[in-house]
Amino acid sequence: MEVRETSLSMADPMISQKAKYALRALSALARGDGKQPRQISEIAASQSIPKKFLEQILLDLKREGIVRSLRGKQGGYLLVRPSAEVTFGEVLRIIDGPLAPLPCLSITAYRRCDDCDGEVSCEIRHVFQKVVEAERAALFSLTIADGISMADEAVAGEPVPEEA
Amino acid sequence: MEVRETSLSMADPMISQKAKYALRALSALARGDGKQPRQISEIAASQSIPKKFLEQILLDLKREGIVRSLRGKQGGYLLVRPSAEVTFGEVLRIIDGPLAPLPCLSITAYRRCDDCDGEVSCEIRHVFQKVVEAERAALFSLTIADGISMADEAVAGEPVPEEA
DNA sequence: CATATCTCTACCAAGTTTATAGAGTTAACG
DNA sequence: CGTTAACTCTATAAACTTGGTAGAGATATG
Repeated sequence: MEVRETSLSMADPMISQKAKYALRALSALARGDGKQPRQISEIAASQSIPKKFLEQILLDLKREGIVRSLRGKQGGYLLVRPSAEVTFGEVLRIIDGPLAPLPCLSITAYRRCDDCDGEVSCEIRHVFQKVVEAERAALFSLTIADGISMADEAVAGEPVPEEA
Repeated sequence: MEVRETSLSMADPMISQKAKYALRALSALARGDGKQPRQISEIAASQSIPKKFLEQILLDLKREGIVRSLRGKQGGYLLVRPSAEVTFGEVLRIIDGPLAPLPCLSITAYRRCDDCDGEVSCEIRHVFQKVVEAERAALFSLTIADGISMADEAVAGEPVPEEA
């Protein structure tokens, strides 16, 4: 349909395209009135998300209780909880999997590092423990509603973007 | 050589195996006396890193001025700076690339998000800006020396690990 | 000149990501 | 009722990334 620049992919810590789509779709839902469902096609069009891909994403979010759906004509998706109660952390976990940078630091999918003899004596584990703590604190305190209000405030504070 | 359990790969935010190897190798170098070079083979053996892979990693670190090498017999690698001045952040950037979760938040490889109309109005950009700030603060304050001292303290504080 | 070491480039198998395809299910509406 | 607009589910595939291997070369020591 559209030609999309191929990724120039920038290694590991990037969130996936799928997660971006998920968060954008949730923002779109959050901007609705919360009563009337919004359709996959409508969201896909407004956010430039491939429709069939978005279908899968919304299904994932539904299975995890973030959104609910209504079928048939007049159907669509709705947030289950208010957007101020949906954190970026939980969405990322659903879409991209564990947040931890090492398997041995994951809360949801703990696993010993294959090559690491002792976790206590592992130099990098201790450091990444601190890193992931900082990360989690941010990810689980910031919500879809925060994203929206930060964006809206930024737009308000910057009127008439002039030519660069 | 050894059979390694195949990754059970846990999605995005994980640091790469290569970065783990790099950080472990640097820790190994840091534990040396800083005068006598340590050989690739020695480090590879002591840290269970595939030797040829470690060669590449050390070359990357050399190009970026983290380590230096001596060739020929008696050769090997040395840290350029004291381990207390080598941060996890800079090593990760060298090995895994940009730290930012979105291209439009990268300091070293800024790039507009293809699908994002306006950065100012992008809900997820504002949130991830906060997240990556927290992450960077941790990654650039913690050093190889910190990793070592944290590990050593943890080991000292936990004598005779009993059977679980 | 033999040998131990680092250096460089190319290659490749397996897995992941980002989709696309298409058949099925459900509810509203006339 | 039957048509249609929506969601649901499973399968498939191209492009890319990761983790690792191979092998020829360069250089210092003795």
